[in-house]
Amino acid sequence: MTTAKRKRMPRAERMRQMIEVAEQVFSARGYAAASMDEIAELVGVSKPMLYEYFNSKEGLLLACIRESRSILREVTEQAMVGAATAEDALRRGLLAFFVFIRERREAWSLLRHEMALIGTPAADEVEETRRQQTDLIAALMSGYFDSGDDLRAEAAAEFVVGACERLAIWCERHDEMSPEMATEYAMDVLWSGLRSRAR
Amino acid sequence: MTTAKRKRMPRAERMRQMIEVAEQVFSARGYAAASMDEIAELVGVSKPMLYEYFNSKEGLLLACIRESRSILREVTEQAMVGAATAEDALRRGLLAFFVFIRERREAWSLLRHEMALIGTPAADEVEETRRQQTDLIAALMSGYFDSGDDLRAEAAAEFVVGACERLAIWCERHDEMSPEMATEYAMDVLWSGLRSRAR
DNA sequence: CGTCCATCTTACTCAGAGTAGGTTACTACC
DNA sequence: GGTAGTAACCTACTCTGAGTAAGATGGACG
Repeated sequence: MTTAKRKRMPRAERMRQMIEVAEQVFSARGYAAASMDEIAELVGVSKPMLYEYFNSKEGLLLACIRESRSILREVTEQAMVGAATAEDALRRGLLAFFVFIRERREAWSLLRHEMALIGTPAADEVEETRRQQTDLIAALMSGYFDSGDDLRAEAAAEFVVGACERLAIWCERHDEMSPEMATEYAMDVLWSGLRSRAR
Repeated sequence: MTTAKRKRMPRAERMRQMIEVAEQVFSARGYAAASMDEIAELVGVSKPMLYEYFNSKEGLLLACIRESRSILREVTEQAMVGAATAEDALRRGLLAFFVFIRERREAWSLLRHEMALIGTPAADEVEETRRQQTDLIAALMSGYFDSGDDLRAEAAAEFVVGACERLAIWCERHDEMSPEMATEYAMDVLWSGLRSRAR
């Protein structure tokens, strides 16, 4: 349907095609409600092919998540190079993130939703994505901040990642929020703290 | 097995028993891997009974989530009454939360993990829990803070909830973290901002 | 124009969600 | 005590969708 019956395509290409379709189906229906049969049909291939390439439904999900994650990493790292101050680096990173979630909705949807598989590799995979972002921020902090307490720095990084993740989800419900505004809101609380706004 | 074969118990009691068992099984195996047959057997009852009471697997999960949520709400609301300042209210609320996640591991595990069901009622239910906490904080803010911008206040509340959720998960990996320390770390960033720690 | 192998298919098994319809134990009232 | 009514319960099924065994097919290269 989607693609004509151009059969017999090389492994790498078919694989990317499968990931692309799967990303859409997973993010549209959700992992549980998505069926391998449907994905196979949309790709224009039979089900065992999916298993040939990804071993299991979860394997396919994993591939999608990894794909999205590597894009997110690249985008945020790129954004932060060349920042002079900690504040600037943080701001650039946040902006890149909020742009990412707006531009690549399906990818973000996967990263955000599919953590339901506690105890399975996929859960670890989603956590791994957060760790990636956390490490970035932790590195940023240790570069620019008083190091003093490593544990506290790590906690602060987690804190930032969690806060932004939630803010991003909130933004989905508010179309009027641009990535720039989101960044500014986040920087405001993060950098100055709530005290500055208390009566 | 668990309970002797004390058959024929009244509706309400059986229901609470089912929720209790289900909470454990869901949090141990994860929603997907948990089977209704297993839960039924542990309860000491046949599968159709579960459906009689909860209609579906997801309905059972929902009941568990609602249960946990109402406890969380009660605990945090109780903690915040009688606080004099915004800072104090925030601190008390945070502490109550971090105590909750330590004391009621299964309940927290459900609230934290089972959001994988995008498009299903259960996803809304987990979001509803966050909204509950968000509303609490938003109310707190509007009481104590410069109101100015409602949107910004709402965003800040989301931000706080997300940050604490993530910090809580991080605490699971760090046994040395007490609820008191977690609260202090959170308050530090939230209240004073990162600027205060920059070199 | 055959041989080799990667790509692909048909046609299954099997676990687990959900259900139809019947059965049993407790209660209440004669 | 007996018996009508009903809430709690069970056996034995269907059906969807993940995962697989075994074989078919197209094309590159001699």
